[in-house]
Amino acid sequence: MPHTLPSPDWLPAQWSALPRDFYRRHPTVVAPQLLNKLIVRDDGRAARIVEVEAYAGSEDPAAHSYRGQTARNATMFGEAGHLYVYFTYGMHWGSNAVCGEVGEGVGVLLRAAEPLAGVAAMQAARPAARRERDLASGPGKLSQAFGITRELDGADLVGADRGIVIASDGTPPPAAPVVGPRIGISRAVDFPWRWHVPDHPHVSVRPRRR
DNA sequence: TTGAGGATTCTC
DNA sequence: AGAATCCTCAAA
Repeated sequence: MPHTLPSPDWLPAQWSALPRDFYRRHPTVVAPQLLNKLIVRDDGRAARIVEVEAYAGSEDPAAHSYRGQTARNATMFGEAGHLYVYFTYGMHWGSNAVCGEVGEGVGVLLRAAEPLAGVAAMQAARPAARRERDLASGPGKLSQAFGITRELDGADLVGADRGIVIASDGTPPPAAPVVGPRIGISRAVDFPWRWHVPDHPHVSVRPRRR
């Protein structure tokens, strides 16, 4: 007796979208649980998430949502399990999974992933990448590799209303992820809210000290 | 109406 | 180390 398919047709059967409740927790709990999960688009692009950061709304001076809801961060204050996409530095997009409860403004930034499928499409989307490990080893790179821009802000990662989903293929998160300070922020620089898979070649590189 | 700053990336 | 490049939001 077949069980109800939790995911749309384009998602291979052995994968299943993460349920809404997965996201309805504090981002520091969700973040390490997202390691080794999959980000998948309906054109065949798929990658394994290997690096994430938590951003925690009014308790986190580094979060876009720290000072409350604005036009830019409105998605972060909505239902968990949706994609919050932001634009920065005049040219880069960042992708987050909204977490917690409505109104909290919390989420997890997807910082790096290991391409698994649709690699040709990712290479086409990222002409500057010379090696496969340059395709998605950073938040802007990951978004560019998957073609994520403002048009996907608010997409439902559970219901896959716009052809993008976060799923599991059964691989558990690492038992002992590397944890440390977040990258590229100027406030709350000591919060140890960045996690990544140990010794993984697709993790983003630590930038120079400013 | 203005302008400082930004959850970055790339090239030199 | 410096450039690229433009949106957002507070008003110093």
